[in-house]
Amino acid sequence: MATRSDGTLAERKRQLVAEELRNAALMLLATRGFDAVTVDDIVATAGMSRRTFFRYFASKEDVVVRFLADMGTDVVTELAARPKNEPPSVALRHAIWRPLSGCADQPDHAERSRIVVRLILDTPALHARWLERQIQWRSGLAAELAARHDLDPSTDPYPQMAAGMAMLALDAVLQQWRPGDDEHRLAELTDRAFAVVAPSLDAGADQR
Amino acid sequence: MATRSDGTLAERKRQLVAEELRNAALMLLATRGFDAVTVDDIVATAGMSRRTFFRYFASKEDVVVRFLADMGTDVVTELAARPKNEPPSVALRHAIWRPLSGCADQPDHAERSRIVVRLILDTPALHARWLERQIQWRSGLAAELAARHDLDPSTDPYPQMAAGMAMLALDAVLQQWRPGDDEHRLAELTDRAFAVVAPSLDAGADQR
DNA sequence: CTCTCGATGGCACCCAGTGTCAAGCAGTGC
DNA sequence: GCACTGCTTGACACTGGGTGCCATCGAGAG
Repeated sequence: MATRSDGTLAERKRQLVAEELRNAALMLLATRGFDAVTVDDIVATAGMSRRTFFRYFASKEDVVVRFLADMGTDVVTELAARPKNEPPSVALRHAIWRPLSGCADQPDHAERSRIVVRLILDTPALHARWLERQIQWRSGLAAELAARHDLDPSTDPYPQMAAGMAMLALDAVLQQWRPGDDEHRLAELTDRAFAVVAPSLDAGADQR
Repeated sequence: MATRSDGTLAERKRQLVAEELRNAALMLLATRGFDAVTVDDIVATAGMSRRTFFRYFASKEDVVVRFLADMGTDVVTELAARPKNEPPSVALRHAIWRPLSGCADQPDHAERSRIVVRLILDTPALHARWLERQIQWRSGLAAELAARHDLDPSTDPYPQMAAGMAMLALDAVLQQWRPGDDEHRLAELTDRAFAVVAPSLDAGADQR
């Protein structure tokens, strides 16, 4: 198996190349905007060929959106790990918090994340991709919720909608994320967002 | 002004061309799938030039998503027209119902709409566009809600999230739309979806 | 030393989308 | 009938994203 994350030398070299590409891309995109940067620009500053770029990233959008993918699985596994008797609003709050805490752990890492989030939210093409990802997370969360509360997701709208409400909360937090906000501030925003959807989250799970 | 919907002869001719293009596109897309159809295919069956296609539609996706645009404004104006003392869950339910009733008025029109909805929901690229549209509607609804309840949308997450919950309900309805469902059935699905989010919708508006 | 395997670069190609220009074809005034 | 105007159309060239294919290079394995 040469597919382990800390595996062979070749594997580490691959990751190094990917990171180089990603850094060049994010730097250019954040300063010039999405449409004003071509893939040729990116590979030029990274010192590689156009073809290589597309071996590492499926599309220009993919560079930006990629690191969101793993966050999604984190969210779902976190929900699965929460105690079964926890009300949905609390369990989902913890699940959604997972990627947020990951963003905000180190101050410089946080600022970089915030810039990427801004880029995504302000660029229609990226925003669309982000929403697509969200849909996948939502399905994962919905399946987990349905299992938790023993509901049939094909007839009961609750699981999908509850998962969607959690995503709305996440969106609200990201939207309100201001420069310099520390982890405590993010937690506060998260609490406020979940306070809005909690009534439906918890009422919907009980009366079924 | 030559921009009225039933205006000049030239205007009607334009609409005729657009409809021809749209019909050809929808027929091909629905049968072969989105990626398997090129713009050249579409213009070939419609008997026009490639360039003409892009004069009527901004992109291949646009053909499918276009007719959703007007629905958005309908939703917002409907919400604005609802009595001010109506609870948010009721007002929003009526707003969201607007495009749904439009889809389901004539049986054949309904079936055509349903197929397009399926196409959108099953094609990632189209789904992303659809979500982008939704974001715009959501902003419109949020602004209207903020005005209704005298809230500050820049600090209070309620308006955006309430609008988002209405969209979740719409999504849930479309997702569950089965072949042959009549208007009554759609109304039932809508009621069930709104029953899930109503607690948060109405609680959030009061306690502020 | 050679053989293999993975990574790379270069090239041709497809397709979406845009700018530009030369028609075609109303309607309008002379 | 004729010229002028405005709108629509088609043709062509061009940019840019994305893919398939093949030649090459370097790192081990035998």
